[in-house]
Amino acid sequence: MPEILEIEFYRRLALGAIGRRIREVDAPDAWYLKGGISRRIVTDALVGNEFVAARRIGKLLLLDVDEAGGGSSAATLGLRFGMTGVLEIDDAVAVERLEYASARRDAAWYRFAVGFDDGGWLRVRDPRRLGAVELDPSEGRLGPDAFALTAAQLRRALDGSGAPLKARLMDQQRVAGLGNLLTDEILWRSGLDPARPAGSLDDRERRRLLRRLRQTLDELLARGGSHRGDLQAARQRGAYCPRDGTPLERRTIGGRTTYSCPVHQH
DNA sequence: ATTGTGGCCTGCCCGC
DNA sequence: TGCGGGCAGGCCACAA
Repeated sequence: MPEILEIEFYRRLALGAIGRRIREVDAPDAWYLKGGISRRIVTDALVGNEFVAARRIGKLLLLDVDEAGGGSSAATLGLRFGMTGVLEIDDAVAVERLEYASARRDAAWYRFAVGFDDGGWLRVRDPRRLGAVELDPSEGRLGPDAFALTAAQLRRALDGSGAPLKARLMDQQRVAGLGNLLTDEILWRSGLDPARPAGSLDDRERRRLLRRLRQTLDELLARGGSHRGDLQAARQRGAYCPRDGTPLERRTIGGRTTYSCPVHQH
């Protein structure tokens, strides 16, 4: 599923949509439009304008819209990809293989599209319809982006909380961008039990967590995605810890299926 | 406020 | 071969 790494790939792909005059909007799935907007409202906000920037906060992709030829930022198109959403631009795909999602390009799965004067298209393909299109999404509701997370911000996200460590890390209002696979991988690499109360980490453990978090994001970005983790291959029933060979534990933590090693994660 | 739970959505995979 | 049930998880509404 798309987590922060995949959305970063989407953002880089979306740079190719900047500066092209928008001719039309195709929003065949009204359900996909969120925040009280309609086809008409999105069309009015985009047509005749152009994208001027592609930003990302956590898993939220933000495309700033402006009048073609300059002016002040008129609106921001927000794209969320849920679990199976894929971004395409001019038939190029940012991520070839999306975990848990089909690679087929069924016409019925195209939920939203922006057509440019030059004949090209920006498209969102999402079989499961868990993604969303918004206008001017409230960016303030998201916590600091995981790529830029500081020690103080991590401390603030965890301290004083009795919730499971994993749940806090996945809370997008505390830290933006981490999903289920990445969080399992980070905690596995950190040697920390996902069920530990978030506030129970001492300074040393929190430093280690931040170091592993950064390392994991950098490494898996270079490898090509959140499904390229060392734990990932073993993320199935009856599998063993790739580090020490112990049978992995499978639990539900924070409402999500969680794999962890009962020996080296404390 | 914090934390937990259920539901949304639908393709896919397994077992019968 | 077809079919039903379980599963996947990002996000949000809701409850305690």
